Amino acid sequence: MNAIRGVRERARAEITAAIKDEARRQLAREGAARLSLRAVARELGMVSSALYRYFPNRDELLTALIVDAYDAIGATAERALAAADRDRPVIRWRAVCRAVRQWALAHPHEYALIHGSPVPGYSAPQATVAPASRVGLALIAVARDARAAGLLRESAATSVPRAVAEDADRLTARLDVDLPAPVTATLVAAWAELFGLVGFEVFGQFNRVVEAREEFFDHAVARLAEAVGLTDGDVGLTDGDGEREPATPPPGP
Amino acid sequence: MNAIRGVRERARAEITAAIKDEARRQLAREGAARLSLRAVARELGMVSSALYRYFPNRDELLTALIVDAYDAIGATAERALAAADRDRPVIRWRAVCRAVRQWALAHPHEYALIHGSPVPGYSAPQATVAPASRVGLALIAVARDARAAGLLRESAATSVPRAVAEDADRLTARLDVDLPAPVTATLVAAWAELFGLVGFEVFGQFNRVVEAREEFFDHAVARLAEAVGLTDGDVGLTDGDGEREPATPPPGP
DNA sequence: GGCAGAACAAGAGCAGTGCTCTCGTCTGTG
DNA sequence: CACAGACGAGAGCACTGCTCTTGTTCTGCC
Repeated sequence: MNAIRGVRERARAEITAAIKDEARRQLAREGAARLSLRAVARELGMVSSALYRYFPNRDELLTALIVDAYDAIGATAERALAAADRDRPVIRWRAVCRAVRQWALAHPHEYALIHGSPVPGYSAPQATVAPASRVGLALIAVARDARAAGLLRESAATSVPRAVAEDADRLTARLDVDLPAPVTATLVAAWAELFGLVGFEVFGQFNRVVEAREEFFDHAVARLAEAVGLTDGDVGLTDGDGEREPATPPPGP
Repeated sequence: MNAIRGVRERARAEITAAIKDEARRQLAREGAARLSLRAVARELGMVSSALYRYFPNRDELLTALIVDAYDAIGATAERALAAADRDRPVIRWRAVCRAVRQWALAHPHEYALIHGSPVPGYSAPQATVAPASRVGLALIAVARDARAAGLLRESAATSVPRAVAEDADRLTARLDVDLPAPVTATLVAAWAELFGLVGFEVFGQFNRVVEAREEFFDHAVARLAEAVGLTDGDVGLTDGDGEREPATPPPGP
């Protein structure tokens, strides 16, 4: 409980972080399947068995990386949410979606870890569910704020099957937001669809099909915003570029 | 070239098939990461090295399974396409999407193989691209036939960025179909989004969020059809159930 | 302040993996 | 009939995740 007590704990925290860092580096280089405890230990100058003092097994290390990845992509989305103009929901929506895409393209292996096939026989432990929902919550926040500002057109998806509406209402109740069930349902669908778009691009399914990736993504995402019912005050101009940002500067030759 | 020549070849084909079958069985049981050449060989009563006469390495075996999986899901989609009423594009669209979802739910590990994280360091070989596009082609066929029958409303996505339109036109030219660029672009997006929906359900991302999976999926898919511009002659009734099919009978207690 | 006990690193070892190489055997074909 | 190629078996290599044992270092409590 005293100050000295922190010595070992701090050493432990530092070593744990070092292990995760090195693991993340190997993950980025080789992918999850090739991540080797022994290689991590070797690179850190320790013996493989010592590593088990910090992580009970390989899956646990992977879980830690998964949580970190969820948090990273979630934080990116939240940052984009906070930075974008609150009064222009469509642009805000696009900003969040773009952030997700950018992060995924920059960290394909970590993205694969969280939105690819689940690893071996392992089911995502409880610790991952909260970080996993951050992107979804950011998207919901866009709709919530839009509605509060009267910028949510609710005409779009008028009716929705009863069972779907119940799920939607249960979700909004749990999150304590006030959204009509059709909007919520469309939002959840758009959430999944967003990751469909991103996943196809990251995993190369768009090769030889879509070349103008950025424009295509923006266009698709604008369509999703429209389906959800987001409006930027004036109607119609959902596809133009409000805040042009360099997005991906072309790499120098 | 004579009949006798087939003896060895047939034995080879049979053994190859047996290997793939057993591998598929292990895949379904344990997932791709746990698929072991030695275990396959063991189960088949041969020694591991003998297996290398049929597949040069593990990745090659996986590739074979990937191609098979693409073909299986593609064939399912095509079967649904052929079975559904040609004059009701929305229902046809839904039939194809449902087929994809059903197959994915029935073969989660194989689905993960083709639409999850790409395995180790390996990039999908050329042999996979044709089978991989079969579902997409089925979706395009729905739109193509709908347009031919005058059941494609082209008003929806009117304008599309130039670069996106160029990609779209290049694609339609390559496939030799006649579709307006905005429709093609929306179609490609819907293709990716469909797999976003399916993937989220298969990989458990909808846990504790969406309970009425089937209804939710149908609803989302109807929205996609609408975005593409498909119509069933009469307008509006895109969400009702035309051909009710038992889909997934509830499991007994 | 000293000491029991926990935390830790190191090493050996086990069972498993993908893959290679060698060595007999069988077989279809010139 | 003879021979080249296909084939199966086995040993072996380098690697993996993980466990257990041994010796050392640190830490909180009496």
